This record gives sequence, C-alpha cells and structure tokens, in this order.
Amino acid sequence: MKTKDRILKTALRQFNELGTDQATVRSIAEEVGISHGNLCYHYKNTDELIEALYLQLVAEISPFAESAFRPDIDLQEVWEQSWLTFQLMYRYRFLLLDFARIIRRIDSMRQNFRQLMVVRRQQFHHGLQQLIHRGWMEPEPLPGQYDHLVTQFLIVGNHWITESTIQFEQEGEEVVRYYHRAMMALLFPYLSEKGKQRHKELAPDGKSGL
Amino acid sequence: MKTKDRILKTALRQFNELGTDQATVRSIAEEVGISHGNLCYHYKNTDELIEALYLQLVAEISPFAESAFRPDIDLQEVWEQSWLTFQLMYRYRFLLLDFARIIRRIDSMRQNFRQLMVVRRQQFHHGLQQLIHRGWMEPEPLPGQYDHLVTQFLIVGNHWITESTIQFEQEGEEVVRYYHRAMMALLFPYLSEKGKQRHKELAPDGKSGL
DNA sequence: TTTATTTTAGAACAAATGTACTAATTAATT
DNA sequence: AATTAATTAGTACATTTGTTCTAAAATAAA
Repeated sequence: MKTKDRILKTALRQFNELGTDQATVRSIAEEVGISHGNLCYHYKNTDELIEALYLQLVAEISPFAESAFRPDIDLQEVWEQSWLTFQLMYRYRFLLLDFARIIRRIDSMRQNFRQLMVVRRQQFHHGLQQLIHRGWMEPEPLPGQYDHLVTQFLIVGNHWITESTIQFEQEGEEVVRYYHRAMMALLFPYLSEKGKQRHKELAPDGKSGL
Repeated sequence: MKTKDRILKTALRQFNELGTDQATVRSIAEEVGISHGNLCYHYKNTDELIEALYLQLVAEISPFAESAFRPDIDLQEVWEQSWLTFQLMYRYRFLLLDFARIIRRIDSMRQNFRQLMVVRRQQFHHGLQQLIHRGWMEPEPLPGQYDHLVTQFLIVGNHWITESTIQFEQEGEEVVRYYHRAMMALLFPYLSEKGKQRHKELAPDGKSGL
C-alpha cells in the first residue's frame, strides 16, 4: 500500500476517534510509522488531509445521490440508497461532526460544498417529482411545502451524526439506523396509500426507539 | 456595568463573529480594556466563558420551552414561542455552531445538556398531546411517528444555525425566519383542518425561499 | 554505473495559548 | 485608621503545533 494511502487511512481513523483537534500531523505520522516531516511532504498540514478525505467521500457518495434521476424510481430503492449513504457518511463522520468549522476555514471546501448543495437540492426535488409521477407520493398539499421538505431532508441528512453525538454516548449501526428512520419518516405523511403500505413494509414497527 | 458582565458581553460578540477558535482570552481582554491576567482571574479560560454563556442561554430559553405545558395551548402560541426561541438561539449562535466539539470537551456541559434534552423530548411530546387534545392536530397516524417527529424537531432546532452557515453567506433575521418556517412546516401534514387553516394564516405564502 | 528525482528522517524555528505567579492597587470591613 | 479581602496589570513559562530546512537514503532514469 502506497504511503499516501496509508496516511489517509490512518488520518480517517484518528479524525473519527480523536476529532480533528486532537489528531495532528505528528500523531498521524507516528501511527503510520513515518516522520512527521515526511507526512508534511505528502500533505502539508491537517487541512490538506481533511480536504483529501472530503473529496473521497463526495466521490463515493455521488452515485447514490444520482439514483434520484432514475426514471423507474421505487420507494424501496430510495430507502436503500439513502441507507447506504448514511452508512457511508458514518465512515467519514468526523467530517460531518464539525463541518461548519472546517468549511469556515478551508475556502476550496466551502465553495465545493455549496455548489454541491445546489445540485443536491435539485436532485431531491426531482426525486420527489418522480415519486409523485409513479404514484408513491401525493402532490404538494400547500405551495412551498415540498421546498420545506427538501430543507428538512438536508438538515437531517447533514446533521444527524452531530445530533447523535450530542445526544448519546452510544455509537455504531444502531444509531445510524435510528436516524435513518427518522429521516425517512419525513416522507411518510406525504405518501399515497400505496406508498404508505410500502413504507410500513420497509419500516416494520417494534423497536423504533434507541 | 460590572467587569464580569462586560467580559461576558464582549466574549459573546467575539465568539459569534470570530468563532471559538479565533477568540482568545487575550483578544477578549483587549477589547474589554483589561489585562488578560485580570480576565483569567474572573474566568480561568475560554471554556469557562463558553459555559457561562451556555448557562445564560439555557436560563433565558427555559420559559419558552415550558409554555408547552400550558393547558390552553394554541397553535399561534406555539408558533410565537418557537419564533422567540429561534431569535434567542441566534443571539448565541456560536454555541450551536460547533456544539459537538464544545460538548465533547466540557464534561459539565455535556451532562447538563443531555439531561436537558431528556426533558425537552418530554416537553415536545406533551405539547403534541395538548395540540391533539385541543383539536389542532390529528392523532398519531402510525405508531412511533410522533416520536420521529420529535426527533426531527430536535435536529432542525439544534442545527438550523449550522446549516445556515454552511449553505449561505447571508446572515440576519431573514435566515432565522427561513429556518423557523422550515421547522414549523414539520407540523403541517399532521394538523387538523382547523389547524391547517390557522397554519396558513401564520405562514402566508409569498417569499418562502431565501 | 552514473545521474537525477523522489522520498524520508530529524532538527530547528516561530507563533499562539493556557496557566501561574508576583506585586500593586482598590474596595470593603472592623 | 488599620486590616483584610478583592481586583488588576504585567511578566514569565511550558506546551503545542504548523512550518521550514538540510542532509541522507531510496528509487528511477539515462
């Protein structure tokens, strides 16, 4: 495995476990087993590491997001794609944990992310239109309501990880599932009868709490 | 004005404008016009300043939250109380901006906040019950759905400020109103006819975007 | 083999920051 | 007035962290 990859892998681990404050070029270099001078040769500082990992995440996540444009979109597919997205985000959870601070600091990331969000909004809206067209969802009950819905999706999608850490000590897949369900529940009241039926199959009740 | 109060006031301003990273005991002391040695006599470090401001916010916000227990609760009141809460949070926005990192660092705040959230959840649930009882909302359409709704409320309520900074350059009341509407829209699909009527009065359409 | 390029280790430096300490000054109390 | 307590300014120190630099070692190219 190339040095650059070993560095990224270790950086991801330390960022997730220690946070971007505690993990330093020195601590990462030590774990990789190289000098910090060497690490700085590959990545000048922690910000460059963060940005590299951010680009990795975006690259991995894009295919899922684009599935919203599939013409034969199915509610189950939406469910599964978003579930995979949640799991992926969890692997890069340090990024979403103090995203605001990172974004404030790193200009290139801020610009990149804001552009991405414009696209993501469109994808959400388009996905909703598709679901309506396929009879999974009812049309908008009030002008602007689906725009709010997209905003709600974005907030929950961007911040569920942060919320989980400020709420619970717990970690792991249980937590991911809990918040994924909470997000999918945003959709429920707008589903058609057919959609509600499918929703109930996908989210069998029982342990909905944590 | 007492020195301690002058310090807190300036600290709040600098935290909001520069972030908790850039604002230091020295920079705050300088603006107040005292030595940083003196500031450390009152507040040992920035964490103590942060905690003091946090307790201030909690104290100011509690009355609003408790209005959920008023027996004659009205939808309009919910709207107005939450609006005041949003404005208050915005005045302490630095806190909510990197809450996760602060909470991770300061034990006492973490414990305090988690207890608070348990109470807040109960208040939300109780408020929903009241709204149903008063005929503003329909009963739960699916077991666990209102629990998800509370989770959604908490996420949007805790993270709308962070979301606003990663999305937009803009600041000010416009943004606060935008996200307040997005949060209140969470309620809409569960309202009774009477409730929906009132909701439309409270949120006249027009410029729902930003 | 020789030469050039890339990679690595380690030292050194500068800046920032929390923290502690001393002494002076002010305010309060007896 | 005398004494005690509270407040303030200023200095100094230790630590951390990013950053730079040099020289050695490894690798690739000629």
